[in-house]
Amino acid sequence: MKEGVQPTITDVARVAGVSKKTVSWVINQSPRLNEETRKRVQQVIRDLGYVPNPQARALALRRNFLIALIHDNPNAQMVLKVQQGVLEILRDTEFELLVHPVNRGSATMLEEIRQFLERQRPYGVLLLPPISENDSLAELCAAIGCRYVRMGSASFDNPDHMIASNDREAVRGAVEHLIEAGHRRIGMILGPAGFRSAMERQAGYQEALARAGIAFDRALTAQGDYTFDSGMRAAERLFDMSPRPTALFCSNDEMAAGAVHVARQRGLHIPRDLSIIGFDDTAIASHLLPPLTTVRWPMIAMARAAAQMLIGGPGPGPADEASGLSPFGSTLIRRASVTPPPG
Amino acid sequence: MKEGVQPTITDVARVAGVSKKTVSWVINQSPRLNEETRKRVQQVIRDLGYVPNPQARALALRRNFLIALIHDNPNAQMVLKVQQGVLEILRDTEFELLVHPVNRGSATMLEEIRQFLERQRPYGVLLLPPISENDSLAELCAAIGCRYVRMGSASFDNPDHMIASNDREAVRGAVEHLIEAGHRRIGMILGPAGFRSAMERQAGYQEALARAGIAFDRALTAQGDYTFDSGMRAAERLFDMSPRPTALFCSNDEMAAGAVHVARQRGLHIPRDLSIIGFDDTAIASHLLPPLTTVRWPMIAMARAAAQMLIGGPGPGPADEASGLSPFGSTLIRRASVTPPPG
DNA sequence: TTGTATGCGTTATCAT
DNA sequence: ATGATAACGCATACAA
Repeated sequence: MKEGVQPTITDVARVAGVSKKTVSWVINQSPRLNEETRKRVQQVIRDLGYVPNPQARALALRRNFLIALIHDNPNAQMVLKVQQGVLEILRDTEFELLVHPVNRGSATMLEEIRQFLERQRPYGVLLLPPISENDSLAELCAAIGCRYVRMGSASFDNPDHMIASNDREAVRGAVEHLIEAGHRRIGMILGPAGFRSAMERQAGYQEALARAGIAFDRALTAQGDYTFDSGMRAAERLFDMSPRPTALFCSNDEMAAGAVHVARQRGLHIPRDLSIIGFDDTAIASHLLPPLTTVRWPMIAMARAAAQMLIGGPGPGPADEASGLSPFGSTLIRRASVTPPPG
Repeated sequence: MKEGVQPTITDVARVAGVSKKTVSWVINQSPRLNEETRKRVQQVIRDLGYVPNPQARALALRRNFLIALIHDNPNAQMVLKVQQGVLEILRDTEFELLVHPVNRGSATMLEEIRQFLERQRPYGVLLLPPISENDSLAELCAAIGCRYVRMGSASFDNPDHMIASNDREAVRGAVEHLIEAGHRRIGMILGPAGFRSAMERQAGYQEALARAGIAFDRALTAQGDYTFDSGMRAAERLFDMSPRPTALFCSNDEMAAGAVHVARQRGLHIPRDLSIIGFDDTAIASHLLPPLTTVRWPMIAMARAAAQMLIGGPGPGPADEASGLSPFGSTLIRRASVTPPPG
């Protein structure tokens, strides 16, 4: 036995008095094995402190035990929460997390991702919005034979490739909450054009209005790009209207915070003069004054489910309940930024 | 030539009419090679679209081309900015980023990290605070023969293993700014016990007081743990004092935001009744009302430098100027949360 | 059920 | 300077 060196499968086999293949089977949980042999081998593995070499496995299997997170610089909070959720699942497994950001907009993005996939051959990839909405990307993964799961704000792929929330329904609920409070003149700060999440959230807003028999007025909407500053600019346009909207639904908390900021600058009291609802329930929502009513979607749970799908055998895990969970439900978190309209 | 399959080094060698080792040399930029041969091989590599297989390289070299980020759930903003900086350097190289969070406090943490390092054999690891302050961890890396760089708020290792800011000096400057504005009764919300960053920042605070001949009063300090809520609790204790401090230095922006929150709840006007300075210059600082004066430290630049050290050849890069950059300098960002004391 | 030979794609060793 | 051959550690096909 060599000292100070990692024991290999050969060492285990020699000590246990079996062949390498037998050891390999024990490791990979092959069912057809003599129980006594398995126990002896496992004991030797423990004694030697043997741990399989991932590099060698990767070479032989032509597939790495890495889960790649491909994203395009969306919300920082989101990237981190997704990482957290994925890592919770990956902990105590043989998998590791590879983070690979890309540039949406770059003309060579798809080619770069192809190279990445072909070189690293990750076990699976998790696609985050908004880049997860790119069908060509999904097709690329499929063509290469790389397991993939797309996260999104609506379902736009087969259930075994999709972890989705239901933003439309969630926003509809939020705006209905505003309507129930008595608001009729409800503005909305939209998300960036081309984002599926932005479209879904707008659709939910319009659905709620339609159901209440309130005409949709384009002038009551202003577009932002999910940033604080864009929220400020959009709010300024909306606050300049007369009459002003009595309530505002913002497509995310960040923009809602921008709107709150502008409101304070203008001496508008929230919620007395203006009710506001956000989306995401990030830390900022509860830290605002007044605390922001917002839509919470299960980011971490969705990331966990995605990771589970990725590592859980071929296809959706064996009788995995998670497969039936799509889409994940969101909750309206009622805090202090909504009251009946003035007057 | 097989179709639809990645060409291997063997294909290149065969087509170019040389041996595999020659191709390998071309790839690894060995100096001793016939110029004509090199060109021909490179042409073949281009023609075939050959790209070296990282798994095979990892096996042969017994070292992966992965940079591992080991952290212990500190500030979310920080983790993300560090990732951003590292990835900027790794982009267009053969390296990839592995994210590996750990649990400080877990008794088996060191053993788990050892296993991770021995299994994955990353090319290098980047240790983030506060876990980077753990000397046993650094020794472990050294013992295993794994390249490592520690990020920290002060220099506590050799320059070729350390990327440091100078929190003490930065905080001293910030508190001196308060003193110059006329404040004498300056409170501080401390960071969590045992954190080097917390110690350094407190030391900077005390240095500034000492230089100005102001006696350090323990009662003017309250401890937090870098979270918003802890900032609120600490601020409440401090605001209950009488006389109240006229200024407050907070060990990070998050806690400063908590303090601002409490001040607003109590009807204290900032900066008229109370001046506040934070630390980090995260997004929250500029979004507060009034915008928060705070200390900005070059998180991303430090991460970039760390990554450069990690991948830049053995030891500090060849005549790499970055090695002389330690510690990195911070800047006081003057916004609207500081004025002379009332009265 | 278990052992043997071979492949995976690269780098390293030793020749020439 | 270059070529043949042996690791590297594991998995797979096939034989026993």
